[in-house]
Amino acid sequence: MLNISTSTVSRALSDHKDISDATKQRVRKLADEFNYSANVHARLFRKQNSGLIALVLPEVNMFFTPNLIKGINKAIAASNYSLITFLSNDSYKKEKEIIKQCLNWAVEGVLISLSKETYDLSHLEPLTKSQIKCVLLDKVLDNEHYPSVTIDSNQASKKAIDYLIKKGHRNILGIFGNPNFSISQERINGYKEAMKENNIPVLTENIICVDKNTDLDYILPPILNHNKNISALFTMSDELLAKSLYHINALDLAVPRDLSIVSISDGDFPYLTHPQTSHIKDSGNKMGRTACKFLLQCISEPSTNFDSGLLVSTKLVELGSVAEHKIP
Amino acid sequence: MLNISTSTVSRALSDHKDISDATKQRVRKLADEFNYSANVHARLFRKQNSGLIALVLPEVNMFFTPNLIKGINKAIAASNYSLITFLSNDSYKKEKEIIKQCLNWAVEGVLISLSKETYDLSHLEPLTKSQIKCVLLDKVLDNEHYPSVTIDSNQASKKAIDYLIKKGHRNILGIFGNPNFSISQERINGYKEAMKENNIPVLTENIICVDKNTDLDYILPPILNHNKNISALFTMSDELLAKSLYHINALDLAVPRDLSIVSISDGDFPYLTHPQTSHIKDSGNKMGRTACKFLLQCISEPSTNFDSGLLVSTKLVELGSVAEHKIP
DNA sequence: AACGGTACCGCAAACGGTTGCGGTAATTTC
DNA sequence: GAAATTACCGCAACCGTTTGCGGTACCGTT
Repeated sequence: MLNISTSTVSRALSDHKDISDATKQRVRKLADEFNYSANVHARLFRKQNSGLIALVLPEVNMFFTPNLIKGINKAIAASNYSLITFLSNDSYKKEKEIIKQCLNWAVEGVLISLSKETYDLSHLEPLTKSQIKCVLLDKVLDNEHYPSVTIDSNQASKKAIDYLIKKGHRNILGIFGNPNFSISQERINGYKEAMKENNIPVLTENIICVDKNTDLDYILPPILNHNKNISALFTMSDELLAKSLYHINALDLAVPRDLSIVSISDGDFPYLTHPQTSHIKDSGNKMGRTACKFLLQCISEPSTNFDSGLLVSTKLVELGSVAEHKIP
Repeated sequence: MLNISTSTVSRALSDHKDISDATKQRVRKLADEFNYSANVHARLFRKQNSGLIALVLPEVNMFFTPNLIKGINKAIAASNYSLITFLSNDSYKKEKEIIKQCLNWAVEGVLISLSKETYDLSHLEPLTKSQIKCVLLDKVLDNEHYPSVTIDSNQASKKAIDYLIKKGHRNILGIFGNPNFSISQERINGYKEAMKENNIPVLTENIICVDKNTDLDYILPPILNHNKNISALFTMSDELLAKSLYHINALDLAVPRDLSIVSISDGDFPYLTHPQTSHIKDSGNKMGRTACKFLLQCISEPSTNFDSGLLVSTKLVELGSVAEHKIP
């Protein structure tokens, strides 16, 4: 219609310097008018890239995932990429298949939170081979090849326990997830370190680990009933906090009168409890944004230092679930 | 390597009948070995489709969205499509831009939950023009052109109120969201209808609507303090339930002794409260799956009846938040 | 022996952009 | 005024698959 070649149109739309401003104007006007935009697949096919970032999640839980997704989306929205999402349902097999799909889509980067069943990262090698950047986040594994973004679990735990100790608590029940996961291990270590640094003996019976949070249904009530020395509770996640609070209420214990409680939390749920729960805020939002930004940087500047992990810092939010404990 | 043409390889991998089983075997074996799979963009470019379904959400909340995403992913995983996700942040402008991106990606279908600012659907027309199927879900608008999948809000409300009435309650405080949204309106209507059918006068002061759930902070406590006739609460969503329970606890009222409560809920949160909250379960999971399946069907069989809306049914889950009310 | 049928496979065009290179006209340089 | 430079644009190859069509080899039939 404009009596110019397709090459000129292509160049005009991509603002190539060889094309005169006059021609660019005419092309753009007509393109707008006819609502024309280049066929994405033809372009990506030709240019051999996809404009896609893959997000691989093991699950979607109500406490953490929403904010994680928000954070990632914020970073994505500020870029030229789009987000393609996969769920592994905590299955290693599925995760492996998803990696294959990522290659198929020629995604340019992968954000992955590992499944429970994943104990090594060999299935990610095809990505490396194809020069696809990959960043681990949240559920990660120690490794040499992939950078990871997590919260500083050790520090977070320590902060929580330190805070309780400062409030006079010495007999603190710690509730953790499956100790096979590094995330639990680090939080347990943080607990222990804080106790030791304050010269408080670490009682093994005060550290309980559960695989599923429903395990608390039969573990927690007996402990709270019989061990009257416990003055404070520390839970390493929102899920555990919710379950614990349920049993505390069921036993007619009052927070913080009978029991103080501090949790590591993403920051939404603690405001829904009564009293609101003091917590160490670990922002899934921030983590998602950080990880995604980092990934995008790795893609645009391949020289980016790719071997160290990033730690998302946390901070104490004081609400109403902790009382001063007077040593009897 | 196999001394056969690319056409044969292509046909072998797609199980074309012209290819002998022997050849198919050899091709597949080698493909597996070399981890080969056809370049997606070349294929989609050639076949002129994208294999993509777009999901457009206004927000990611902790109560509903996770299950919605799960449900959608279940349907997607069972198909040959992949999911590309966009967040509108409840902005009409952003939503419009996203539609443009969908066209760019040549998605084959769109699942959209509308933003708060969206009052008409004209911005979806480009999709229709490009023959792209679009299904509204959850946050929808009455219209002629697009099918919608929602829960049967009216019914759900009715079930809840019916249940409370059956338990002897007559003075029921209903807590609803912004009445401008059809979802709130329908639930209010359900409330009213149930009352009327049971010959109970509808008191306008017993229907409260809030724009943001933090509005309850100053609205709810005075009501609960002064109107001692109220024996039961009905909340139309998990968010409102959470806020309400917070204030109930803050006022030292006991559920269900002092106050019974029923909510419309996605089914996770009610188990975290103490006592666990009886609710009308509206499954975001089911809704997502239903909507996605329906969309996929519309795509594969364009003859599918495209004008009626689908209603996802709900069911009563009796837990511990409702007590028999003896009429004084 | 000639023919029709079937089973299997290759040739080459097409999908819609992008881009290196080469060409032309206009402008500047000496 | 000739040469060199610049500004602008078109030609054609190429990206990796898919697919219509045509071809060959082998079989059974008459």
